Amino acid sequence: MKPSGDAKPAYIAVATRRFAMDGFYGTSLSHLAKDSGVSKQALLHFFKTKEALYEATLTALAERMMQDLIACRHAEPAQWLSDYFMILCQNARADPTDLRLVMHALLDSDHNARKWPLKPYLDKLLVIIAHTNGGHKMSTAKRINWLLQMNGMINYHIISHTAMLGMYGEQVLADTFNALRSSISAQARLLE
Amino acid sequence: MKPSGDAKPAYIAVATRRFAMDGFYGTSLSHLAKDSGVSKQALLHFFKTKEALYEATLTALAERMMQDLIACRHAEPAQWLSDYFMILCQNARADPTDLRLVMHALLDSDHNARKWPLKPYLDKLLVIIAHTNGGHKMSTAKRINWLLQMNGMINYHIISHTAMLGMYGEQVLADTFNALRSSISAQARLLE
DNA sequence: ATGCTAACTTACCAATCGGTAAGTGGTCAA
DNA sequence: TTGACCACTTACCGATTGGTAAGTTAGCAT
Repeated sequence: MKPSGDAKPAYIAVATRRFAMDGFYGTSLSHLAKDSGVSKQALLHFFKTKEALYEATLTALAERMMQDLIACRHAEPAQWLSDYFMILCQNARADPTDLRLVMHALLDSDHNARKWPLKPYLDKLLVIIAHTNGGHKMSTAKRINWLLQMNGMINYHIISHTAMLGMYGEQVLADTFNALRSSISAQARLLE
Repeated sequence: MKPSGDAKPAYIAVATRRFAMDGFYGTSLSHLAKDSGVSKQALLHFFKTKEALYEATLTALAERMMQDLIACRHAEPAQWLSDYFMILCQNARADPTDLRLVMHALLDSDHNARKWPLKPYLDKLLVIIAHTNGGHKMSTAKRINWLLQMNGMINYHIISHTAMLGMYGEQVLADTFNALRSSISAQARLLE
């Protein structure tokens, strides 16, 4: 057809949703092709293997997260982080796709020696943490711990949402989400 | 051969490790059979389907976690929780299998309407929280939030360990683990 | 008009998937 | 001794997997 503009981003978008839902092994090229409305070989034309497609989605994920972080830049680094994680939390609740993909990738990373595309994003976060009043006197390990704690509570909250919903009902879960926002604020306040 | 004692627990133990590593879709019956040293149909003799075997591993997981919780019972509920999560954290670092399985199960729970076997365990934890000085004046939502926060930071820490190790090296990661233990203590202190 | 290339498609492949059917051999109660 | 039963095994199944090979079609520079 056209030798023109890439259809790649569209394929990656479809793959992102599928990989986020079902993980790498739970997703097949045929499913991705059907979702994209093309034949399986169309995908293999752009991405040589399923693995390559997966890596492309992770790279795109990393870029997206970095952009989101930059987007809410703030002169005060502690405020920047507070704003960012609050927004991340809101977005993830509306659409948990990205955080699910992160979790799947983390679980995969054991038997997969692939380089981790999220490193620049994490490094950027660590630099911002280091520029806060509370963070500049922390050791690197403590900064990482702060980050893992913040990410951990948000991601775990989002990922377990479906299960918790089934167990404790809609009303309680809505309140729990509000409590999470308070906790995010509290965690951010540690850096002031 | 013998109509004697069950080989089931051994099969479940093997399945636990595999499912924890590779998830439901990443694990095949043939792999499980090879790991167990029997034919694939030996497994299907005890568990009618792969799904049934998976559910059996999740049930066993739930029982194990409940037992671990009961095992470190303490008169003071806040101390009980503090001890429990500290031990959980230590164990998970030595062998992340169980927490990985929990994460996989959580990620699966979206398109899987199966009943959640960990509910009794979570309920038990919530009751203990409710008996602490700090917890008894909390709403249910806040207790759940406390729990998700505690579980979240531990699980996320453990699951991301491999990736973080690759990014930031062994030395920093050891210190980060110490920082995690401090954070667990701090989180537990909120209930005193 | 022609040839090159990008973006596909149809056809096909061996390997593996979860699962069924039909034994096989040992143990034990009668 | 027999026959029921349990814990398997070998043999096999159709469906699906990731991937290859060989076209086909459309646009574009020459």
